[in-house]
Amino acid sequence: MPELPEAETIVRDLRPRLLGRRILSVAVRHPDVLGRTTDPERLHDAVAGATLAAVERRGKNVLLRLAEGPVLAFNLGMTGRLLTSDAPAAAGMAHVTVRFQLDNETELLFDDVRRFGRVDVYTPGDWALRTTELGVEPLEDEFTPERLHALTRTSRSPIRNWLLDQRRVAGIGNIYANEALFRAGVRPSRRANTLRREDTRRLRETLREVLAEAIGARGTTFRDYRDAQGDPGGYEPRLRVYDRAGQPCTTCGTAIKRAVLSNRSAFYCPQCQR
DNA sequence: AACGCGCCCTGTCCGC
DNA sequence: TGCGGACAGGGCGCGT
Repeated sequence: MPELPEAETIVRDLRPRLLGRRILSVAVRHPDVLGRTTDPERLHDAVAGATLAAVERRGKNVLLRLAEGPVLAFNLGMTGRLLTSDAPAAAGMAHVTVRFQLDNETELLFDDVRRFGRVDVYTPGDWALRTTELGVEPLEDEFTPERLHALTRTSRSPIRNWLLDQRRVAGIGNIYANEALFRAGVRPSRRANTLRREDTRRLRETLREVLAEAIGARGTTFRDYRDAQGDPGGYEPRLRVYDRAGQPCTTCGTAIKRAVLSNRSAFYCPQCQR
């Protein structure tokens, strides 16, 4: 997806457009994007007539809180897009899976070519439960150096894989995991429990730095990501390692390497990252 | 019980 | 030009 910075960008874009609006109805074109606990009828019953009271982010999830209680949670998977129909680009969305009719003649569109994305409806209680399954928010104060270090103690996974596990830290995906590891000087294959206190301290810093910079640039468009206006993000030119195999390291000039960890690409500078 | 793997799905790109 | 294979911001369920 859409990782944390992309979800955050979408949330900020959607908030002024959605707050206070009422959902009139929901049309589901591809039921396979609905979570296992819901179906088109249940979704419609839960949200039709409801007022949008808050637009928030949790990890990589975009949350729409309804005044009547239910929480709509969107996970965009790899190719999911969430935009309003008044965006000029909305007309070009060829894979709309779910559309929400609003009370101002516009629609909220959930478009997803690969349909790895999901939309779930939760009761407040169920959402409270679900959110405890997600890890710490990396940009919040609670993400302290001590916390990250303690979390890494018990895992022998390569740190790149470790960072992708949403139950530990929420919102990191493959792009920003690789970028933060580069800046911290840590190899993606390094076992989590071998990181020294100094390594986790730096990694916490670089994670926050990279995520904040990417939010500032409105996210990374590697291929498919679009914001709520349908526009690409601006962070791609600033990537230092991701998808740069064979190209020179921006720090030392050594060729960036690609490795495969758990069937997913990892990129690193063999000179700068130990 | 933590971890890795295969799979879900469509589109694009690259080499032959 | 056509075709097969590899690969893609994610996450779930399974077996070990």
